[in-house]
Amino acid sequence: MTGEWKECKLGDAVEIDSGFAFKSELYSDKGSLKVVRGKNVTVGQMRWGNDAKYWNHSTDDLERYFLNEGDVVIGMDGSKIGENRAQIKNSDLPAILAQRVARLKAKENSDQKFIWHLIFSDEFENYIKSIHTGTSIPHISQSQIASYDILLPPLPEQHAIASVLSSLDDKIDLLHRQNKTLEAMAETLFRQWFVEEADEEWKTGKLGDIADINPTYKLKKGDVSSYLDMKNLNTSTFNPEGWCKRGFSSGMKFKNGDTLLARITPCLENGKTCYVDFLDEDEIGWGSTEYIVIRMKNPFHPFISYILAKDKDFRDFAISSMSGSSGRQRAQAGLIKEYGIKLPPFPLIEEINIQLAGIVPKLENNAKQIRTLEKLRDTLLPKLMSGEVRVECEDMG
DNA sequence: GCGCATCGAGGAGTAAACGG
DNA sequence: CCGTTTACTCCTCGATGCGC
Repeated sequence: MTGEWKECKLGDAVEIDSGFAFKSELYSDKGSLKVVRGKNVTVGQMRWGNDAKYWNHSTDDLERYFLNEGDVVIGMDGSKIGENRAQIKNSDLPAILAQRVARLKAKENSDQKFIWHLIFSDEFENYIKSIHTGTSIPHISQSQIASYDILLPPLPEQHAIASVLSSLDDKIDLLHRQNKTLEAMAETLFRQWFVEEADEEWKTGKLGDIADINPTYKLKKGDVSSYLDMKNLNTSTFNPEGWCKRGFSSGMKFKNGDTLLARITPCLENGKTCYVDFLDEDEIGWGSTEYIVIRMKNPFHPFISYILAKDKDFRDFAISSMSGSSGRQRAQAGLIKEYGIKLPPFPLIEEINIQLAGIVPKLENNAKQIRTLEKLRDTLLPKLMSGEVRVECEDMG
């Protein structure tokens, strides 16, 4: 292990730019060139849902705002300032940088992946949160990002540190992708059982007959249990994060094996759903008042409600059930109970349950591993960055 | 002194929580 | 359950800074 760690500023190790001030009325909802706006930069990854905007006009003179794989981007305003930072992946491209988003590129003395892990640390987040200015809206400037104090190891050691952290990230990523595949398998099987191969002679039942919609669980005011609010849900939340212990005030209650479905218009359009598996056994968790809670009755496997909630036919039905005034449209639990579904005979239900029993535990296990690895990464990162833990590295010279 | 880049501030629109 | 309130940021304006 040779070479000194250099005390310097972030600006000594990276080039920092910010994006072009596009006119928003010229954005399109469809296209290929994505506009990287503050809204798209979330914690650790880019988000391209309903928020995606595209630039379909001339890009003459805008070349310098184009993004490349590995670029680190940081949201420069908003109340969640400091949290919103991400590394551009190949799937985010092509993309172009908008105003109020900073782009960081490693200089010759630094490693791009190392820079990313540095930016993703809690320490950087706290730094941004401690220095932002602005009264109504917090802002940071490029120079404030540049003046972040860092300890820069020699390049080979940066590579080594980045490779340790990136391998953890890669493993987490792999598990996420595995779970996506498993979910897709379950969805295919669901379509096959309940729709494509459904026998005409099967009875059509109502969802309300085979599942409890908003089952009654009891929590007293102040009872402390796991709380999951809606902002922690996205389109793929088998493994929701960001839940915490909190005293019950008001909201929907649920148990492991329940499916949550967001009732508010835009969330339904995003398909915000979640399969609850993060609670302790028999614990009653709670969350937004805007959830509809679905729990399959015996003999149906609990996971069926989650697949159903993501099924296009069901979503269309749920959206058509929405009503409400003053622009506050919500799906109605009472109507969702009426959703018609072909009921397979009992032996086939047992068969379905067996197949799901082969998939769901894998999903749960992967989710558990993801949580463990994330915890490990979060403990390791500050120790590696401060030099408290050193990594063996080959001399690059 | 000009033109472009950057910065600070705040209004407006909207997502989501609150709470009667 | 559902209207209201809160909070979030997006977007834009005008001021200021900077290089030539």
